Amino acid sequence: MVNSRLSVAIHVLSLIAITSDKSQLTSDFIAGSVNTNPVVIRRMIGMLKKADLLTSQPGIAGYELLKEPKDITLFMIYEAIDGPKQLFTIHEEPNPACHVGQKIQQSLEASYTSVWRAMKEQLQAQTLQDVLDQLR
Amino acid sequence: MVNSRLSVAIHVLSLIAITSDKSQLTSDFIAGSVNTNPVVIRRMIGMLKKADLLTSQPGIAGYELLKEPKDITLFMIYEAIDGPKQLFTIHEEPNPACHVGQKIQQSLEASYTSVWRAMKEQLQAQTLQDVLDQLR
DNA sequence: TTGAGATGTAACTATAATAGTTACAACAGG
DNA sequence: CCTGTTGTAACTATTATAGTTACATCTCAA
Repeated sequence: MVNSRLSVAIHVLSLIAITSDKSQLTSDFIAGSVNTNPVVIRRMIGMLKKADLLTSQPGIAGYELLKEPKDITLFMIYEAIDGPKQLFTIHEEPNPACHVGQKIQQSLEASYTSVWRAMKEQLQAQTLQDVLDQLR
Repeated sequence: MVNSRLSVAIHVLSLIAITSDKSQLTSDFIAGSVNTNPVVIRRMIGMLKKADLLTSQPGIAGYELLKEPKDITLFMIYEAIDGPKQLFTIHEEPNPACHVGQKIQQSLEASYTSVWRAMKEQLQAQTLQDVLDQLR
């Protein structure tokens, strides 16, 4: 099983998108909705800020999206939260004296590339707006 | 990053597939090619046996595939080694009193399903034979 | 029939990733 | 100045993975 950062990030962005009274959006309030610690939220928001997905100011409650929900793909969020850049790890240093060990890494690389591409395409095909539509 | 069990499993199965002298295939020999501990190999082979991908006998060196490489998809191997059944974890117990918290889980479920399906299709589209062809 | 070499498996350890938590500096605004 | 907030560093707890040790059990040949 993989981490839940993507899920939390989508949750946070959804909350910001549908909340009109931005001053209501403290890290404490968001943490209450996600059911986690406010610092976990602030840490994650730091990553989303670095990716230019939202903005905030020290000392002032409230966050604002920097893009329209329809222009934020799930893959953009995935990259923002520093999701793994491959789905499967390839074991290190197989024996080069062995016919299989010698070439297995590049063979696996080729096989995994198409899987990664398919996964990426699906994440790019969905936007935050799609998630918001599903919330109704 | 995710575990390397799939890579190791494919390595092991490839080795068994291309080795004609089966008595050469001890867990020690395989571990030497993969560059890991023999017990790691035996543990993994136990999983592959449970999935009816190969056979072996206590005390006797050697493993044999139970299916043709062209009939073993990478997804079959993925399932054999007990790969995660979803790509992304959904955080537990979001606040039901919150409009987003209340529905986010099923919304994420829907979004993630298509990603999982795409990944699965790619793993099903490739077989051990494809990997063997790439090794040449 | 015994000893060497193999598999099967349980149990323990080491390491790394993730999430949760504590603490505190810095800032805003009444 | 005081309260409430963001931003961040540092520590802890938990979990997954891989590596390791140990040993029961089996096969086969000397």
